[in-house]
Amino acid sequence: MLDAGLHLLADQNLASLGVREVTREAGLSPAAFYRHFPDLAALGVALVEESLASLHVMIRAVLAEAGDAEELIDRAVDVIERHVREHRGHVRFLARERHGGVRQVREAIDAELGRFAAEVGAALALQPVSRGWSEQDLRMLAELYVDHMVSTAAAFLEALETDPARGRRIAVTARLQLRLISLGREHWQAG
Amino acid sequence: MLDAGLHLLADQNLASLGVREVTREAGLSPAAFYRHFPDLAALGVALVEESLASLHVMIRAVLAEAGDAEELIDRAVDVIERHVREHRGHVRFLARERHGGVRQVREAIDAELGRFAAEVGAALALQPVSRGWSEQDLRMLAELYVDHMVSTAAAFLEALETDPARGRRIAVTARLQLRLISLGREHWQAG
DNA sequence: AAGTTCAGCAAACGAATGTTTACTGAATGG
DNA sequence: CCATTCAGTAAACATTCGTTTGCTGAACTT
Repeated sequence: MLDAGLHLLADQNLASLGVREVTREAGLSPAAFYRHFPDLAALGVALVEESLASLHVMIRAVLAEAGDAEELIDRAVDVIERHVREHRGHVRFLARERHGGVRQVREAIDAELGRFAAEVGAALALQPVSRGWSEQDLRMLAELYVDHMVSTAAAFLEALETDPARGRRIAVTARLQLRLISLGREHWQAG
Repeated sequence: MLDAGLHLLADQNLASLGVREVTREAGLSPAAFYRHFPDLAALGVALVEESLASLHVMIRAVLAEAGDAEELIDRAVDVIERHVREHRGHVRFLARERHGGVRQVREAIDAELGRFAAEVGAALALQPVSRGWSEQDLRMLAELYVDHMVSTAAAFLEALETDPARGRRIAVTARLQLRLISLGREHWQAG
């Protein structure tokens, strides 16, 4: 039933989804829905958890890698691109509902994204480049990275669904932007 | 009628909006809707134009200012914050429908955002810091700025609607991030 | 083996929906 | 001053919707 919902949300958003629509797609009777969820919002929250779980393993994969800055950037962008391709539905759902019409879902996404930022910040603190950085500075950098990742993923998705050839340009742009941010890090409080 | 739609879209998204709902809010009969728009998607596109017009004057205001990097950053963040406060509905609409369920609207927003990036890029080219930058580098920087502006605006909005006191922290974070990007610019191809 | 939970069904309810049709004044322009 | 456009109306159409109710069979527990 989650799969049915996700499939329908490819061309719709959660607020416009219907109970009957979901059950029809899942091949069940309308009443069957209420055996599993009280609301459609509840189904949305369940989808958030599913989607963010896959995203979480992706982030950990990026953070776990080692190498110089240039290598890290290349791998990060590759991982994002691959993740979008392999979990297209999840990514689309997150992008669509992050600012969507259902408060519960919005808050669930934002809370989890905040936790991701905290995790990224902790990882950044371990890198030698971050010596002497305040807690606040680390946090703002982590948020910048997370926001950039989200933007990039959304751009990959849009490219995938309209003109797949444009994915290349997005990857190039994302790498350049990360390089620029990397440069800013190196000269922070030193320029 | 546009106002009625925008008002309803505060707690909903375009795909779940109904013709009758809009006309009811506007105090008109259902049939009156079709005198002005063929679709709800058409109403959405009209709202996109309205929303982006106000955003456009904001961007031009930021670009027209002069001063050192620090002053520019402070004013840019202030202008964004004020714009969100004064055009809350428009900003919410753009954030919500940028990845929403109506293709026409999505494409209209992305196209216009692309034009903004081009404009920002042209303005960046005039700054002394950008001497020797390639066209591609300017474009990626402009897109980074636009994306950052969008993220910041969305964050301001969410703060405004939940915990207004958090707006402060968002402003501080945004300024720090812009300073870091600024540092990256100064050392581009020179580090 | 008996009882209980579980996941499903069909049917029914009123309510709301999108859209079309024919009609009505008011403004506008030649 | 007459014709035409314009923005609006009420009424009606078949559809679709969310949700509740009572029922059924399978699976699990003890």
